Amino acid sequence: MNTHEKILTTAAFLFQKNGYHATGLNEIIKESATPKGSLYYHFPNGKEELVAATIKLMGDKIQHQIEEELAKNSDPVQAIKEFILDLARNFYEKDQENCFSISLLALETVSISESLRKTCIEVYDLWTDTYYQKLISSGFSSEKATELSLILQLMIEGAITISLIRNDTTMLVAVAEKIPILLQK
Amino acid sequence: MNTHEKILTTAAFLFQKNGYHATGLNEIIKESATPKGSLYYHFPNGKEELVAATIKLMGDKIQHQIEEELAKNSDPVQAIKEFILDLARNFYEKDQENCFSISLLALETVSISESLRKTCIEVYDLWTDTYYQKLISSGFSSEKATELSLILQLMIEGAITISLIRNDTTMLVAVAEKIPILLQK
DNA sequence: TAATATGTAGACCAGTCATTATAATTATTA
DNA sequence: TAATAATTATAATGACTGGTCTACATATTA
Repeated sequence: MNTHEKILTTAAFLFQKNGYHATGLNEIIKESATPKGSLYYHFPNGKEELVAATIKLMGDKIQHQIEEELAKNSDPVQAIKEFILDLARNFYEKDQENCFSISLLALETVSISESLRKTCIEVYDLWTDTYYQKLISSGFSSEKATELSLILQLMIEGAITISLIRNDTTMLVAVAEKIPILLQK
Repeated sequence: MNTHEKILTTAAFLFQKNGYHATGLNEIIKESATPKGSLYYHFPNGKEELVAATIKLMGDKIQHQIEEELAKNSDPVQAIKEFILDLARNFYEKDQENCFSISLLALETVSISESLRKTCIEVYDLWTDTYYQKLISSGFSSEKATELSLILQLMIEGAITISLIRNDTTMLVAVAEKIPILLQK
């Protein structure tokens, strides 16, 4: 892993876990064992450029993971339910591979800059579209799929948020159980 | 309004809007026009004591507002739906009276201190219980009411979060429309 | 090899942070 | 009114922040 990647993955982990303001550049360079000069060489516009890059990185990575999980089951109800139960199962392994929420970052960006906020919205749109495609490919109408994919996005992000705050996966499981009634045609 | 209250309400507004780390004590004393000495006189343990007090304050205030709104309609489906639509209607008036979410603060507290996290959980429990009481008083079983009040809490907080990030109330309205199907017996 | 781009290394800067210390003021009570 | 408590008002503190700067090392190319 080169310096650029090391900085990016470390930053992604810390930003996602502790948020933008609670994560210092010094913490990032210490954790990634890279000098400050390198950080500003690879991200000349500093913290904001770095966090924008990590949001995009996480957005893409998570989208692929969602896609992968949903592909395991042709039935969308079962696929999405299993995906959420999987989130619950892996919840307590808090490593780089197990972050499926950018809520903290996204909420912070609202009062940081419009461009960062926009970056977060694009990530949410990307994830929502992944659910949308699954629903479409299972015969849902475009209208229904649009509405339901947004609700799915909301419930999953909400369940992760509450699980993080409570440090307890009950709500993830509860949402998983609600998927059938939510997706009834 | 005395100094104590002035500090508290200003802090509540700023913490809720910008989060814990993005809100400086200097900003609070400037905005509330109170000297720093007073802040540390009324809140000797500084920022953390202050934010704990604001979380409790907001928790209670919002609980009463929820109760009030829900009381306007005997039918729980209609009551909750109208409550959410009301949130959407008042969404763009971002003053002290119009904050119904502590998601940003709550997510931040996870990596600040256990005691702050606990304070947030108590607030969530308080709100959830308000929905629970409404459902119980409308004939829902205790089991059903427990499950549904948690889901309601999740969906409302989630919808506010997404509305804040998108600066757009579409998801609040969408969730309001989903209430009937969600609360079907 | 010489010259040039690419990247690394860390000291340094001005500003801000939460907090503390201390003085001055106001209110309360004897 | 005198004495004491309660509160306000700032200045100062050390730690830390994001960002800049320049020297140095390592590649790449001529």
